[in-house]
Amino acid sequence: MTSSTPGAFERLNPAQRQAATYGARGPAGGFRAGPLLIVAGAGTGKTATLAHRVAHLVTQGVDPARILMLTFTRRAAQEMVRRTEAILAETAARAQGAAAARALAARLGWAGTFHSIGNRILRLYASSLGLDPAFSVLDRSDAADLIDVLRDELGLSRQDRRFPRKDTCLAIYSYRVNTGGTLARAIADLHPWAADREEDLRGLFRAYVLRKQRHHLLDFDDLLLCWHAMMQSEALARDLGQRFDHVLVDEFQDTSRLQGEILQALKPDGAGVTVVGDDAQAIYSFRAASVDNILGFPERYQPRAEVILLTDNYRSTQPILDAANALIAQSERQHRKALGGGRRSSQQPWYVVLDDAVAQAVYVADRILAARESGVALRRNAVLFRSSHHSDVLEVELARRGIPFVKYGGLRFLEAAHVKDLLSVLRWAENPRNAVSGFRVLKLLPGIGPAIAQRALAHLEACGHAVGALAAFAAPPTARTDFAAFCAVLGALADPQTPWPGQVELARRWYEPQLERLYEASRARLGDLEQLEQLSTRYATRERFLSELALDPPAATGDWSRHASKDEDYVVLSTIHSAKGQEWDHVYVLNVADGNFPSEFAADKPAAIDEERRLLYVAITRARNELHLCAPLRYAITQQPRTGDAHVYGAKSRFLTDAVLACFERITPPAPPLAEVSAPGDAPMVDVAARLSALW
DNA sequence: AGCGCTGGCTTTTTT
DNA sequence: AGCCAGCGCT
Repeated sequence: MTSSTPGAFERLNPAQRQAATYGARGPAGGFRAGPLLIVAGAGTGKTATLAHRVAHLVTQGVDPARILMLTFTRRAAQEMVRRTEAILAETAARAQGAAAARALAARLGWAGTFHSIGNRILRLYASSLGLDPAFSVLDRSDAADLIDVLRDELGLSRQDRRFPRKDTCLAIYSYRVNTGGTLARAIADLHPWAADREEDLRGLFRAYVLRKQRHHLLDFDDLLLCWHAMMQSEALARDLGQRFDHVLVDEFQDTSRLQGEILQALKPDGAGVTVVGDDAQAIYSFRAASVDNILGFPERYQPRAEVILLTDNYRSTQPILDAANALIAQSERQHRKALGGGRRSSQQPWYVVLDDAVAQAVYVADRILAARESGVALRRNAVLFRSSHHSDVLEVELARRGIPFVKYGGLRFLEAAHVKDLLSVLRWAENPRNAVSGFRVLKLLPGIGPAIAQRALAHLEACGHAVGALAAFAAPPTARTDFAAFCAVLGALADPQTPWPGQVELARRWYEPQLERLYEASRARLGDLEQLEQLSTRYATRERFLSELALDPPAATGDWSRHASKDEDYVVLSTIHSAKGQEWDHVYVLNVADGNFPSEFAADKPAAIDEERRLLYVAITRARNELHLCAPLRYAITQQPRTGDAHVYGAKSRFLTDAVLACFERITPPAPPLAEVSAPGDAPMVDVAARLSALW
């Protein structure tokens, strides 16, 4: 330890400290560090180490505004900044005073996902790139809608044989772009059955790219692609690279090849580059994540990058780590490393064999309530699952018992039709060329369908996208009044003189009657729109609101309303993907049975099976004190009508070999009494006696 | 021609 | 809860 490394760093173990302080002051006075790879196992204090590293850089004189932090989610970025601030408050404050420390922390502005940082950089350099700085960001469903329109225009949807649906097309497109491979490869990896549609898909994607360019639209991939393209210009790459002295990348195992190349171009010699990750937790190959980025990182530089391993686990009990180690030992291709140093405990994790999904839900709810009795707050419990709908039965059970919960992953607030409707109005006003939004909005008007909407958009384009000209479009007589009213609203929103505060309300006022006409349960949906309006007040401009919302939507249903009352207690329900990087005292993993876990979609692909195993590994290593793997013997099959009750008998998950099961205590809780699992509490009571007497 | 309703079918995971 | 095809109505 140097004398300039103050007290906060004594909490770190030697490996963490080495990682946090790696580098030295150069002759010119700046703090220099060659490329550094930190391989951090689950629960080994990765975030703490990174935060200490950033704090160390700052106390060594690096300007916080010249530190770029790339993380996987914006939440992770905020967490990093928060913890760095806390350490700075301790260290920098001692040397320079509290006010100076706060001023330094406030300059930590460049932290976010590759996509959100890309968004900022592209707007910054728009004029050098031939981009309109007011481009719109298409979120995934917008992009899929555009694909759908083009698929129709090209006549691909009306063919004898079925053409891949819009989401499938977009997935193939995105995978290809992110892997940098051929289209044939992308199709083969994702949807081999569509192999013979390669030429049609190519034509579709060509049209997709042209249309986006014509309308000044960038989808998620474009934020990376354009950034990547920008980095091919030596001058621009140098200019951008010189803005940052240090670049830190979190969750590096889940970055794509495209992202890896951007990083490489940003700092070709690796100066100031720190990446952190764990190949055992790579779970995003479907999104074209490339484990090669982390495995090949050291050799990419001359001399090789420094590698520091963190294996001391501070999160879990050792029996939980034993189970995790036994599981991951089955993987063939990996950096062998075992997690150690866990807290002592004589309690093994549980392997819970249950009759069916209902018994599983009852078990989890029982245990959570029992834990609360003994003082474990609800929010220290998490229930994790492979796919979003696995928690359906549990959600009903929790609601029935009045146990509050928040669910992460799965259907998002922003994907709800009514939220997209309202946002589309604002997006169209922001960028009148945004035909995706315009198309969606126009179809909301009674009497206007796809054909008329298309014509109205063509009219608008012919008028040079002047919003005022839309009113001159000859709408069909049945739609005329509503159309005129809408044009007035759009005109007001698009007028630069109209202040941003109040715009969401204006749009909502117009939209509410449409909502009531179009949706059955408009009550609940109305509440969502009010939340949206509430949220919009936190953003300074419409552009910020729209693009940040697309890039960083609220992660959980109910997330926004909770924001106000942070101390409220609730159980966390989450997909395992969304649980990454987090930890809880008690963790329940649902449906650990073959077919669900591993997913049936991974069936005959060894690489996919490996990834499923890592996914289970991620789930297990979220647990601090208690871990329950739940294995229902019987579960409802997925492909059937909602009311169907067809079941299959699930085989034991292939991951639970004898060696793994030896790390668990197997229990078979008694079946719950029938009364406990009867009708959900919200179901209306049926007064049987009254019915019977009414017959007469 | 084109709007809008109905009913059957389908959903891994996410920036 | 949405997507998509099919169909009746304007």
